[in-house]
Amino acid sequence: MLTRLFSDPSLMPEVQKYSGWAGDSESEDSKAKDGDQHLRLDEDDLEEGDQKGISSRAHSEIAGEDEDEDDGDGDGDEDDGDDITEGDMPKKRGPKKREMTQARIERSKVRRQKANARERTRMHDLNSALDNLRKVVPCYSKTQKLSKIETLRLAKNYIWALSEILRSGKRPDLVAYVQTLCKGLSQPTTNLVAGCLQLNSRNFLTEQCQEGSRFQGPSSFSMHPYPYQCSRLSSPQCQSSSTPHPLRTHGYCSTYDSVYAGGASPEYNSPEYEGPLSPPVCINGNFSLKQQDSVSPDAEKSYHYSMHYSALPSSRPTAAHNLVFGSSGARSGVHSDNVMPYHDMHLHHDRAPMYEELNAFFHN
DNA sequence: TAGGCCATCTGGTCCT
DNA sequence: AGGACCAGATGGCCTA
Repeated sequence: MLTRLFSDPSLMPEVQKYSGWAGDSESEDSKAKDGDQHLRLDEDDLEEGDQKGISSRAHSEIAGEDEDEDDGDGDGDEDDGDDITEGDMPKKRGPKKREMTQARIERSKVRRQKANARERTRMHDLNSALDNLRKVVPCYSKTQKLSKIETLRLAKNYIWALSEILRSGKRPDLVAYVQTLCKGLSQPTTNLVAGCLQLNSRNFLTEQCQEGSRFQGPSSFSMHPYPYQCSRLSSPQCQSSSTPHPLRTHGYCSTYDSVYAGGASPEYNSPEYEGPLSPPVCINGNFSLKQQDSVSPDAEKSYHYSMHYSALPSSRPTAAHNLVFGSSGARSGVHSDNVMPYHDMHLHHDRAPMYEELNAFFHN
């Protein structure tokens, strides 16, 4: 019967109403009160002549424990009250409700606590999986993580972009590539991704209007009127910044460059990354964690100011990669609103398997 | 202060 | 029956 009740969509509002009422018990005290609430539900139902709203939880909680609970009140709950009418009172259905004894309350409490613990670990597992995903999407910041939803969106776009590359066998257009990655992302995340990819704003602005994007990415990007320089501390490719900016020393370089630029083969012993390498964890082979774990806070900070990147083609002047990203840009006039703290941004250039495959395409 | 994001608790449902 | 999964509710934290 209960199954039928809950399979009937028309009854769900009632169910939700009651479950909502019985919910929100946080403390031990309130948890203990749950039983009382369920009992009250039943009583109310009796008064209303409608038991369909009784949560199955309430029933199972009460009825289910009747069988093994020896709390003294359990002699024959006779006939489930089927078709019993009491004057104008409605029929009673379902098992009789039992008073929540202290023992039952305790058992219920323990059961709930175990379920909560399981749920916590389940969510922790889910979050750690999400963290792993964050590390293999194009941009990764240790301190300012992408939100869950943005991580999933970016991952989806990334997969799609890579699939498209493999399918077409062509080197994608930078703008189209970025547009694809940023499709459906929030403005801050778009800034982050675009920043990671060192998209030149002018190219972006002009090309996005002209190009029938191969990837059919989003056609509207608001640009941030602030140039972010790729000024890697020790890389000549990224030292061209002449514009003072608090972030200028927080270099980041283009994933796109390292992936798609002709002749750019992955190098793992870049000036910024000289630590021992771990085997790739996945296709992107993120090996940053291992190092992060072993560095002092200062070293870690310094490490985060640098990039995990493979050498850019030396012929590519970074000055041409100045970035102008932003959300409401001219409207807000605040340049750092939607900008990642690039100093801790990690790029994923440690993706030898993928890069080799992609380079094979581009060098043929 | 509002809104976004997150962790946690909770009850319902499904599956083994 | 118990666990996994899910979604709603709630409160905390952070940022614009």
